[in-house]
Amino acid sequence: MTTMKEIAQRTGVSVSTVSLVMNHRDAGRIKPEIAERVRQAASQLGYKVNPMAQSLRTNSTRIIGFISEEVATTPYAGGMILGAQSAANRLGYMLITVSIDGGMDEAEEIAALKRYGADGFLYAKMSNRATTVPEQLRDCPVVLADATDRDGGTPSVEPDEFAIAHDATTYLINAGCQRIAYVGCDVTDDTTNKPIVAQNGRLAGYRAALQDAGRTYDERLVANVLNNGPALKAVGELFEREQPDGFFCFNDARAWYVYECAARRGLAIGKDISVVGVDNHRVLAETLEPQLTTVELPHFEMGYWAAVKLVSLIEQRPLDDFEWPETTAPLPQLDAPIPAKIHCTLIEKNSVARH
Amino acid sequence: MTTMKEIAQRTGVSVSTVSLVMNHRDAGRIKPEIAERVRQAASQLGYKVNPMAQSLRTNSTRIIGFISEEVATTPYAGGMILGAQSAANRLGYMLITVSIDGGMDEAEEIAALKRYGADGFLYAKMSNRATTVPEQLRDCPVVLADATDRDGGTPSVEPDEFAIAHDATTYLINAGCQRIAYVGCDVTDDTTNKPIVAQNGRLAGYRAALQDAGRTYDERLVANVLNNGPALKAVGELFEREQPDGFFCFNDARAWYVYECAARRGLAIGKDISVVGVDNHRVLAETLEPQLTTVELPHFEMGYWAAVKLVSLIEQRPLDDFEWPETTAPLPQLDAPIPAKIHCTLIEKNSVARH
DNA sequence: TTGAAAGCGCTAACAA
DNA sequence: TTGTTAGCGCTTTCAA
Repeated sequence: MTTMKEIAQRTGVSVSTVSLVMNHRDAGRIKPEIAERVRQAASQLGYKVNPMAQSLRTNSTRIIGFISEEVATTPYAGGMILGAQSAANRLGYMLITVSIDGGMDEAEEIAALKRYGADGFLYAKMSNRATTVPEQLRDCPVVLADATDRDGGTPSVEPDEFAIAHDATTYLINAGCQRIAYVGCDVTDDTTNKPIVAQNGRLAGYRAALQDAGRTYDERLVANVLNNGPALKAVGELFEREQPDGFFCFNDARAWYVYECAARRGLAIGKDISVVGVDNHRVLAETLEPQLTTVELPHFEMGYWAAVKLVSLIEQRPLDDFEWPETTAPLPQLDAPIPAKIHCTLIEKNSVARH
Repeated sequence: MTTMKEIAQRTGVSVSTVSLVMNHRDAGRIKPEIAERVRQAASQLGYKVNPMAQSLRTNSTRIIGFISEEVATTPYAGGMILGAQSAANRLGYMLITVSIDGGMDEAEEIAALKRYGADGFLYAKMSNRATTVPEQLRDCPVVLADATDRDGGTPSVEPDEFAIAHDATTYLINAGCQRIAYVGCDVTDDTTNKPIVAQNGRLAGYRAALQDAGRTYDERLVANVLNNGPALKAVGELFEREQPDGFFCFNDARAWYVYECAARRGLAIGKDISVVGVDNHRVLAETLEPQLTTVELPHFEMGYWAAVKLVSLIEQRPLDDFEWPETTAPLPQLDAPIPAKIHCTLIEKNSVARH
């Protein structure tokens, strides 16, 4: 690793001069000709700044800690990490990801991250749950991803659950479905004992879309389920009782129950019934392609934008200083997604700041 | 953040003394009484070493870089990360994970990791592919995870593909199946154009288990497939042509095709036919529970052991210095996995060094 | 048995 | 316009 000292020696200047040049703080302070010589030497020697030394001096590491609770257990959460990593790279930051699934001790992990000098933190959940920011993070820059702050004080980037459901339901309406069911998620918030944010928003979007089309919402067409056997049973009953011809499913695990029930009854997807799912898990979405129509959750984008917001917080620069490129997830695109705009919202102090 | 200086002042000793004590190098050099006072002050002030300063001095960061290509696109790869993180924590290391899926530039990411001073690297793939270690990593400690080194010079931790398949097939034999099919994976190595390592090993294990039970291997019972429509079609043909009553599936995506076909033919899993899958994706395994019998891939363990091996390399200590605890993945355990021992192997210089 | 001092690579205030 | 100097928190000789 080349050091500034070596560049200084080679160029015949002092280390401070090199430092100034390498940090682009030479305008008007260093003779352009010298600056140029320094830059040349640097690139010749392949100089890269030593982040350790730099941060020892400046107390800023350009490290972002990414804390997530369900990455290992929720497939395709990876998209969110990828987005955050991508933005961090672009902005000259390093992303350090820690999972606190299972056995991991959250406090311990956060402490380690702090010891390594993280400048700020991304705190990510899955399925947009109400979340309390851990005590240790209270005095640091923090942005939530796919989560909603219980106290409303911390900015968050969330999917636009309402729009997702509205789009999906409208798609089924336009496809000519007469009896559209919603297969939702029965998971409740540990604290409030109310349905998780995503379920709330999607149910509302489903309802609104029906009403916007002049239909009446009928709760008998709604089945909120958990997993496996009981879920399969509930969906089966929905089939028998209501004979829906369209299904909007909370995620693709739920979509699978519909598939299973349809297959057992000899009904063909895309012919006898239509199914739209949200690709929380995406494996099924890929496997069932192209029978399953999908609304893609903008995981990549959420990660990306959350990281950008966090950097704006860290560097105390207004958000508008940053480009918000038309990022696209580098994940395999599904064949037949609903051609909807990306629904993703930055929420700050309880108000939507940027779409 | 408390520094050694503060401890020194409070205790009335010098920083060097504190350093010695904090690094457990005080035996016979520092009066035990003084050492004790230092330790007390340290814990009172909640002293934590500053890794930046430490590594600036020592040229060792206790950072491990985890490079993986398909984490974002393969659900439950997270288990491997979790395992590596868990081992790293235990051994006082920090894991920095970078994904090089999609748009990411591998060389760039590795360079960043090196700049941050990573002491060594974990290089992970999915489904045990033949892999060439990137040039930049040649002169660093590296361990492969769920991958096989093409050149055989780099240690790797891999699933015991043969045993996995042997177990699964034997399970089906013991369950009384007469015609056991293998639904394999048709992906080939980019370079050699041969099937990926996992496919090879599993096919061999399937074959051996049949022969061990005194049966003959019949290649008409084997369908190696890719995805979606064509896969479904191929499995459908297998059903019609051979009428198998047992299926060993390369992963749960493949298991799903069997499910779909069975459902369409009115066959019940666990009654008319038996299915065993490997939980590469696991979402399906969880969703289909408990109908699908599963051989769990030891992702967590591979990550854990790979990290341990890497640390032994970094610190140039023999592997036996480290405990190899009976680690268990903190992931939700499947309900009905095949009660098999964990199949996971450390391969070094083309020979199995540790099971 | 302990401490003083130098230095890892970098930044920043101050001097020249 | 440039260089000198001090110091971030730590480790490590070397001297006492």
